[in-house]
Amino acid sequence: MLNKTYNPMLLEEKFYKIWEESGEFSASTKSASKPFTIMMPPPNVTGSLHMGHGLTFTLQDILVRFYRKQGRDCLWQPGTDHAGIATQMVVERQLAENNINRKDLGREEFLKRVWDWKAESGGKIMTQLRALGATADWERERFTMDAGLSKAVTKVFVKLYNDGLIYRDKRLVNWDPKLLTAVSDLEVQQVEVNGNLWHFKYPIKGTKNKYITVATTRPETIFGDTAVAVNPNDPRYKSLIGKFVNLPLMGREIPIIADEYSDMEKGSGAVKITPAHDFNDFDVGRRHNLKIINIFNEYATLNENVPLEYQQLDRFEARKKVVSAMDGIGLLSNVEQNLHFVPHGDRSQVPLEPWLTDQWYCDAKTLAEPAIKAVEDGRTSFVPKNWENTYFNWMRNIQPWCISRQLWWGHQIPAWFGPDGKIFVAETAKAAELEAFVFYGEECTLTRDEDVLDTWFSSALWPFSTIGWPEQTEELKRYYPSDVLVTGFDIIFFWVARMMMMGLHFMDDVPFHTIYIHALVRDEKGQKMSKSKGNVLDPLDLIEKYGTDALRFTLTSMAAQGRDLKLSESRIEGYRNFATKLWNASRYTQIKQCRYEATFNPNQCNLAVNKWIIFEVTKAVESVQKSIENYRFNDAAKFIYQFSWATFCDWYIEFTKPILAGENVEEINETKATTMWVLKQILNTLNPIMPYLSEELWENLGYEGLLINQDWPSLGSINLDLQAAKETEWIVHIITAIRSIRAEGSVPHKVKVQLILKDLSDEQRGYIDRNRSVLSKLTNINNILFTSETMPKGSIQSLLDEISIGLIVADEIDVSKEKERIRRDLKKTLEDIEKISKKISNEQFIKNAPEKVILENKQRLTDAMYKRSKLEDAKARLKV
RNA sequence: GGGCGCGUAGCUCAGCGGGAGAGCACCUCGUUGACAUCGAGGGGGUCACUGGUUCAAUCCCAGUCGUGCCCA
Repeated sequence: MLNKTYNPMLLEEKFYKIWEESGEFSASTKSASKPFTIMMPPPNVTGSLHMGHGLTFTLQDILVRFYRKQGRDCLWQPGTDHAGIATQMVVERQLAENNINRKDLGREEFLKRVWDWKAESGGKIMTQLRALGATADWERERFTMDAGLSKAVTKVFVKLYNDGLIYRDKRLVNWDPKLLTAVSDLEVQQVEVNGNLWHFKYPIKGTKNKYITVATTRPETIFGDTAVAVNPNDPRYKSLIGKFVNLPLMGREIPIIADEYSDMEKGSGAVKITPAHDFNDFDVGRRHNLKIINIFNEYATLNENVPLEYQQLDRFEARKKVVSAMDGIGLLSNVEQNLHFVPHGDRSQVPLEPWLTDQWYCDAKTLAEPAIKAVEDGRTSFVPKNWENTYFNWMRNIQPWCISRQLWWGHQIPAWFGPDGKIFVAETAKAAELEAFVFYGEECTLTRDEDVLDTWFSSALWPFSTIGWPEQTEELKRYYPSDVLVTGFDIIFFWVARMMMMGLHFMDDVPFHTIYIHALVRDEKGQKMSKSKGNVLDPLDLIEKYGTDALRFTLTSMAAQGRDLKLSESRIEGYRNFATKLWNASRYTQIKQCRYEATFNPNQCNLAVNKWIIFEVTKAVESVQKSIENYRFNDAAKFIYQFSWATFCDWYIEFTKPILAGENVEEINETKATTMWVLKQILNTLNPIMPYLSEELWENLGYEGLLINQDWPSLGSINLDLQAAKETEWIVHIITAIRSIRAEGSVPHKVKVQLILKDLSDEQRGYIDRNRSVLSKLTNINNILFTSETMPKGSIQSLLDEISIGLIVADEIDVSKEKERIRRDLKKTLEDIEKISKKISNEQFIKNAPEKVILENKQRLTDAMYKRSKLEDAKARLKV
């Protein structure tokens, strides 16, 4: 017997291990079934479970649990990502606590520390995922820096280099002066800051007291200026083009050039050009063959190219000093407040510097072409579809991808430099040496490039590197391409797009057929959860409080397509109550000594109520199935919730209590068996969303085997009895109507009253006759009368379709209350009549609307008119 | 500035060309056994606004206002 109360903690501990040992999580290349593959987006090794993970992994788990039940050979490929910058930062921070710099340790020792740390806590999130109930194929867990995956990375790099799709280039990059590495465009966040626009006067060479005024947000870069640009169409400056200015503080002569880049409307209309420290200026510099003078070192402090007194100053210190110096010599003409965007590193949160360095680039434009085409052709499609626009927009404007990072943690680039700087790219040092030998004609020492690759470079290979590539494994043949990728929109560019590019280039096929993009989890006010805001809900806390199943169900029910998800605890509480409800309903069947009979045949039921619930559960299971197949997770949750609670618990169980309390053994047995059979379908259908609760109930109610292993309910062979369903539905309606009259007429439930029904058809008489006991029990009436005459005085009444329902109460009825009720009802009915008749009398409507709609409306009008006449009768009688 | 969303009951959200829905909250009533983590009943919405298309618009189109995200 189940405990009196549902306690999620008790059962969640017990099942995970049992499931895992059952082998159900494992895909098998030997399986005869059609595979179903999901690549798990690998969480960072630094990570711990947050709500976003909770959502994405719940949805993925629902899919694999569902498709396993459909008989598919499911591979849910798990693993973690080494997360270069993030992980290196964690370990560096730990070292910093002991005042150790990674450079003190040296690369090898530092990497050893990172690996130690990874071994110690890197798998934390994988443990937490198990707490969430995730049934990935853990035996196949991969890490982006595993030997196999690293081999794949090397191979891909070499191949792309040989194809001319990876190259080395000296360009401005986004330099992170805190982390001391280049980052890609995607890792840059534009942050709006309230700064200043300083107006400086640059003296024009060969004149006395003649100046040109430039406006800048970055005074400290003055030392790197190599020109002043004006717009060629600007009448103010036309005469100055070709002249020179004496650069203040530096004393250098720099030209005044004409370039469209200079905006006449902005600032003074003249702009200083610093090609080494601004992307736009760099382009201007190229057009005009300007000198490129770098004034920063890697920490963004000023280097030896600036006057001595400024050297080694931090950029912001230097800014102050430059401004005050310019002011001191009377060259600061004006300062205005200026709201503008400053690029920041998404990890370090410090302003980035455009900095001229040698880096490795990937020709993303070429790789993007087939990836764009694949989505255009529908070989891969996004759900919801509108994300395709985002994808196309980015892919069609894609820039070269800077793939090298000045970090230690990651895949070291397989490139070696000869003594003269010549590059040899090869899979191994030996191969590189051999190439060098061939090239130079003699042995020489090569130096390996110290840099590592962008983390996303290895993640881009995830769909095939995890299943064996470059080896031609059985797994690779069987599980590539995968069926669906489930992820958030925030990594469409970082990850999804790059997997598409790499998958098509190396596997000659898309990595997945469907990309399901889900929403972001926000707090209940709609704000993004973040530690600094303190509005983070920790999934593990919630699990402890409400149980995993409640959390999973909540996330599922809120995962509507295309909208962010505002999570509030009250919702979770509500779904915990749902779990409790099912717990208690199951307990009820035990108390009533219902037992599941494997031989039960739903087609052999006789009672209408049993046929009805079989009909209803069949519809519900089908709806859940369709919803999951179409990634309508919230609908799936809604259908199983409504059926279980409203239809099964509130109606079916209450409806059948009188039968179980009766004496007809055949009816009792049929009802008990039906109850257990329906409950079985509920548990099985609910299983993918609430795995623990459903498994526990399954076990306790004596169903065979483990629920996780059960096939999805197959209800296709059931003969649905629509007539029986209709009968029960009608009784449900009449019970509701009677209860409503009772409540509105303030007739206490305890008081037994007589029911009088007017104008019933023969069919409806039959319904009543067959359901007398349940009707009496659920409405507490002691007699049922039928009439076709006027309703007796002293009855309070209502309407259900074309029949009148009255309760004969002994006490005086509250006439004014009754009048008010009828008046309200009548008003609404008259409004309906007006609306519908207007519609029906419209010739255009009759001409254009579909037959079905016309008939529907005609019926509605007839019903409404009938209702009106009844209400008017009732009103007239009350006046007497 | 460009792109993508969103504005439906007090709150959180479904629905999306032909009768406005759910959960939570609220009000009334109800505890001798499945469940008060509950049951029964109920109130509450010019579906942001303005035009247009249509026989018919919460739904399609255009504009306005409000609001969020992404890109520059």
